[in-house]
Amino acid sequence: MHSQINTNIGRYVSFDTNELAIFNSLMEFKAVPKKTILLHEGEMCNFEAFVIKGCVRKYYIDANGFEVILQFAIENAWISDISFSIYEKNPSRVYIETIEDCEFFMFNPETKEELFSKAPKFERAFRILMQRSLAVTQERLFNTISKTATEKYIEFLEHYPALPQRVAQHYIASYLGISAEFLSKIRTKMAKH
Amino acid sequence: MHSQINTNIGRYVSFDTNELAIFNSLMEFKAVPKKTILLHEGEMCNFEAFVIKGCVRKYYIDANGFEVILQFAIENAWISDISFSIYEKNPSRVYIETIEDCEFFMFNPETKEELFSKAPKFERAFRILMQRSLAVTQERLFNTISKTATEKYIEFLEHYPALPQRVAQHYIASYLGISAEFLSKIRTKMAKH
DNA sequence: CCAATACATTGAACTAGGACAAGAAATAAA
DNA sequence: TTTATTTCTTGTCCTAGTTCAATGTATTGG
Repeated sequence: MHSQINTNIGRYVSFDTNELAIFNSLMEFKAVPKKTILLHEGEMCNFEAFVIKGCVRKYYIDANGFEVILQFAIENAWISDISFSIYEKNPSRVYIETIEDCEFFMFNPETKEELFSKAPKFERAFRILMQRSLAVTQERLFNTISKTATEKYIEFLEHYPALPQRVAQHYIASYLGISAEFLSKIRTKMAKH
Repeated sequence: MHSQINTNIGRYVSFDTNELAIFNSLMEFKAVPKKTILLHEGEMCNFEAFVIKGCVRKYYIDANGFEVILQFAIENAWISDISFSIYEKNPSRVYIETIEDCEFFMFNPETKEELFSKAPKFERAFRILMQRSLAVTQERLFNTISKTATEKYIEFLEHYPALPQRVAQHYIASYLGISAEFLSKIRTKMAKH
């Protein structure tokens, strides 16, 4: 049951069975149906969720009412708005919503603190997770600025080969920062190579 | 001498005098003249630098040879390419270069490890720094995708009011992801409000 | 099973911003 | 100071991507 998440958390820092037992005892399992909004704009994000199964999106709504998807999270990824909410004590500006029926392991601020106090090595593991998120976001920023829409889409396909079969195309367009119509045109052009 | 950085590191986690003494003893002070490249693409980034004085930029070079500035760091900010280099053990894809004569306090991977082993609470402080960087980068990604060039420039002025006096205008354009010429046109338009 | 809704495609007209070029200002260097 | 180099501005033309609208195609749900 815990093997997926234990592999994930142990990827950059190794833990003994005792530490993993503490970790596993503090997480909460949660099954959530699709199209459930886990975090609304204006709320505090009080969870950090590991996706066991399913697909989630995190998005803003911009000044013109358009959704801009910041992140997709599928199996074995973490999703939260920790960067804004938990430590800054600001209400979040993003939504987090399930796209498919999902299963999660979740931490809340209290269980996470308890984890750190009982097994401080996890502090390091979460720091490294944070670094990885930063690296991914920075890469994404670079692509957004310096690649054409077609290049972005090709890069997306390489990075998330399974997603086009799982999520609506206009979500992908929103993630890439282009209009749904233009993505459609890119795809037809690519099809007749 | 250490008050700037001690205020910075103690902003989200408080440290006692002993812990700060360890911290201060492990950093290396470094003065660097302007236009010095601290990190070249393809190298490993082996430092984390706190800017005491001066201004630094971090940038990629894209497929067409254009520089894209990812970050400016001025007084009291941290700069590194930690996200890619240190833990991922990959060579960096970015350059880090001083724009003005600079003074830094620097950690390298060894002194940072020594810090964490002598005073583990710093692990948490660095995790929170990382979260803040992630928050800033995410905000920047959102702006890049969903604001017009003019809006981005106004937002930039609010966020970094002192920078236009300190760095070349085409650097700001590069940071905003627009051409230098277009930024110039935006500015003339704004001048005749 | 049909109706309703959400999703995808295509085309035509439009626009924000880019590329290029050439000159003006400012900084630096000598 | 004079010259050289870098930076900034302005204009013209051009294109990647948007917007809007119409049509078609899947999904969903009652």
